[in-house]
Amino acid sequence: MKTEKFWGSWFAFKPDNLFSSLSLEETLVGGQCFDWHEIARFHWRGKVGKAVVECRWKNERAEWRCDKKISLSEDQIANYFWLDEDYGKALNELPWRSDAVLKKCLENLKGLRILRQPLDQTLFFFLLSSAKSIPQIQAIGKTVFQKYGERLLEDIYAFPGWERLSEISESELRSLKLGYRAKYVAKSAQIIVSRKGWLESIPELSYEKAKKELLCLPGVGEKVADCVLLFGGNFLEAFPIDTWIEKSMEKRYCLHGWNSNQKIHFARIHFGKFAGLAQQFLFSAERLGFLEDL
DNA sequence: CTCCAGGAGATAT
DNA sequence: ATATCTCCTGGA
Repeated sequence: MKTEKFWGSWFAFKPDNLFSSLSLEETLVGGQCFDWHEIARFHWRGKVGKAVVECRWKNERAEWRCDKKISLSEDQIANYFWLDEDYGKALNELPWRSDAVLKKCLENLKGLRILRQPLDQTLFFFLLSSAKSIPQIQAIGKTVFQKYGERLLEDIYAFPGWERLSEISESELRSLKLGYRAKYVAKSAQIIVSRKGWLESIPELSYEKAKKELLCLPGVGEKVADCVLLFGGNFLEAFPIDTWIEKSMEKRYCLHGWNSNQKIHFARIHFGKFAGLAQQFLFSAERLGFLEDL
């Protein structure tokens, strides 16, 4: 097989890494991440760092294989997919025992995870996300990566980096269909490049400080800041509230009439320090219709 | 053709 | 503080 030239052999983690076919799919293409795509049923291709990686569901478990050219350890895969025992601990701390809504989410999406994505790329994707659907964000991202990023394998390109993005004019970005988001990317790029080490230092800050810093960027409001912190900064307490979650919370937790600060407060108190993980379960369960008959 | 998205920013109350 | 309007683009 020609592909053997590129790919190492498939491997899995033992004993059981808790995924299900559905939760694996939701984790990869459910909207927290935009650089994985399906190449066959239950078989996806994406990136972990600068390495091209494939993931599939086979024989009732998740399996991975990596591009041979780049040395990527199994530990790095495990870290990206949050396969360590901390995941089980986080699940255990969620209030599913006293929350029928959350319990239903966990039953139907056993293994759903928050991926540990790079902060710079995550910020870029979520600057594009305003009033855009998942396929649209993927498409714009792919165009930008192909045009300015390093080619890794076949049609897979790396995130160009903010240094490179800062050299692109707003009008050129508009020609790539970013619309009014072109200004967000162009202006944020200038700020990021002008402050050496600033973006990289964000994961070291407290959640509150990190969020305050991100909110300085044009195009970053409450929702985008929380997405970047949760998906790109490993801040599991971040609780992004988009229109879906907002409606879901009103409906499932009877919060009609509560303002957004009150809803954030409720989430923090009720879901605790892993609120972001709860948010992801709620979001996916709602998207897939698991909560309709409650 | 009109409407509105997994928002943010500006402006008006 | 809260409400409304606009901003690109594309799909319903």
